[in-house]
Amino acid sequence: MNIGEAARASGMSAKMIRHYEGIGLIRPGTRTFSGYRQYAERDVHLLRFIRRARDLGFSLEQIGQLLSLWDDPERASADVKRLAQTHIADLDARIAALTDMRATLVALVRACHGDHRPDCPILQGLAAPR
Amino acid sequence: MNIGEAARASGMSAKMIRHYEGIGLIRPGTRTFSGYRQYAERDVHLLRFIRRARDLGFSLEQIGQLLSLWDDPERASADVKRLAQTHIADLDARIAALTDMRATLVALVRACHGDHRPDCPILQGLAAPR
DNA sequence: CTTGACTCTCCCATGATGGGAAGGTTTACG
DNA sequence: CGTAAACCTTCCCATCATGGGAGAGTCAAG
Repeated sequence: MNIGEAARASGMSAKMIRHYEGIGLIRPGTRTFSGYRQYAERDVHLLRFIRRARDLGFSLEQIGQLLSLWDDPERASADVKRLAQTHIADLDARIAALTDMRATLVALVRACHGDHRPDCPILQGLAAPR
Repeated sequence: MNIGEAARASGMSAKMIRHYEGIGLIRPGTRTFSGYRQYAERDVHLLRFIRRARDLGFSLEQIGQLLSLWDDPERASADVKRLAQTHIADLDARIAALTDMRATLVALVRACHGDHRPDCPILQGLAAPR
């Protein structure tokens, strides 16, 4: 299977697959005589694993750690769990930050009449210390 | 006032101020004979405006639009409000995406006993299509 | 006059991805 | 068999907002 087909099968772009290989997230696999990368079903499995981890917001570095654990029959599930919990805490922090921004903005927007006049509490709120 | 003091007074780094000038977000101001940038109180005001807008998650491009409106005595507050509402919608989308990730992860983590054994529903969940 | 704290510009790095150029390969069709 | 389309290769550059650091110039205090 060529890279395009592997990309379609795993739901990512060929660019991404090459990039993942370039940064060492996945190993360089076999090539045809003319230099085309070749992928088998198990490679697609791996790529799908990566894609799902990305869908859950894991960084490529974290995914590297997840892949090590995935490969390791001696792993402790506690290690995987710890990684996931760290990531949840990270998500929580980001959600909280965005939610705070949202609340402040909503308050400003609510105070703004939003008509043709220049008077605007949103700009005032940005201009003045809170 | 030199750039370092302006940076401290506005809560951003000197690097950022130079960068904002470089991309045209703020105008190049006066310089001393030897080339040092000089800032006055009103410049610090502007920088603080930018900083607060960034704290609310506006992109530098959006901040450029906000600054235009800020400068324009003929502005309609409706334009400001629209910009803010667009940004709120953007925040909502990001919050929703992160919240979805979080929920999925929490479910996986809850299923994982997290001990010394290799058996791990988190890895299984990443490996199998959902 | 030296030292240390500033400032200047310029280039490079981040993280994850896309765009595109210039060139080689494979496939399908007439 | 020839050619065109659809692939593939590597390499470089762009994004977004920011930081790091080199190498050089400036300023103030001791």
